[in-house]
Amino acid sequence: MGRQPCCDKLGVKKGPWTAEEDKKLINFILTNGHCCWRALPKLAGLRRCGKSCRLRWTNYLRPDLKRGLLSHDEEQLVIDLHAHLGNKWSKIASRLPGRTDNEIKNHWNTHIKKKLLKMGIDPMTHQPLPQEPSNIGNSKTISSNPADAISVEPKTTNTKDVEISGTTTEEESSSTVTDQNSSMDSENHLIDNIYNDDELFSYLWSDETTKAEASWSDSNFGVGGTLYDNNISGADADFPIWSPERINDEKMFLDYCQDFGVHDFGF
DNA sequence: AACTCACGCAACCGCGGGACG
DNA sequence: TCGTCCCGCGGTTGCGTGAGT
Repeated sequence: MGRQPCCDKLGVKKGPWTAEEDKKLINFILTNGHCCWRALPKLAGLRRCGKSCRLRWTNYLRPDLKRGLLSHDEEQLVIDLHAHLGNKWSKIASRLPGRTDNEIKNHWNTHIKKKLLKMGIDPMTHQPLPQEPSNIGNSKTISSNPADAISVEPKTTNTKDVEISGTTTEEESSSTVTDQNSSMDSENHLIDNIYNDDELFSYLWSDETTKAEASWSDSNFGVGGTLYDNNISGADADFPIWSPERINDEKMFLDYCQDFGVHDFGF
């Protein structure tokens, strides 16, 4: 018996996606939605497994993704959420609109983990490392470089015991989004960092503007009737639903894009 | 210029869980 | 209740790239 493989290995392409494949995937999802990932590659004319398509879409092609490095505020939020949730990257990602679990996971492993270790904080427990007792404190900001400074709330509860509801708690609000000015700065910083392979994306989305508009105003659109019906992984819980009603004119759509930090998609 | 090494990120893999018949 | 299918998650891998020598 055993589990059926997600796709027959023969004839299924692996490895990096080409611009052509991206375009096919975008094209298909914009016109049909993603009714069934397993069937999608065949229908879209892709020699990929459905899983690979889903990953590519959710981690890279989704138009609501923010691009570029995580801002200081976002990083801080990730640390706070990780202290509460542990390695529940998808849950953490759901609190950061436009960010994917994969992106956050990578950022954690490559940047934040190191920063915390450097600061004498155990990245897993969020407690001071035993060999550096001088670091013990309730809340601290330690860094030789002010720009890198991260305040850390020592974790007092077991991650397994804490279940956070869909709404942002008071504690989180106060510990993460400290002031509007810093948010604005980070937003500007974000815009600066956002995504520099503009050419590729404007190519990928070049034909999609008109198609997308047609699709969004088309009752025939997708299974759920919306581009993001209810099945976008990660950030879906906190996201408003994209629907033809909401995005039936260009201005609204652009506003919408901006709300999610999509500043350059060739639209 | 050529080589090595370290780093960061995209993509893959395997498993768990929910939905459904 | 059980088996199957599919989706999504978390851990891991491997490749591209830039820095250092």
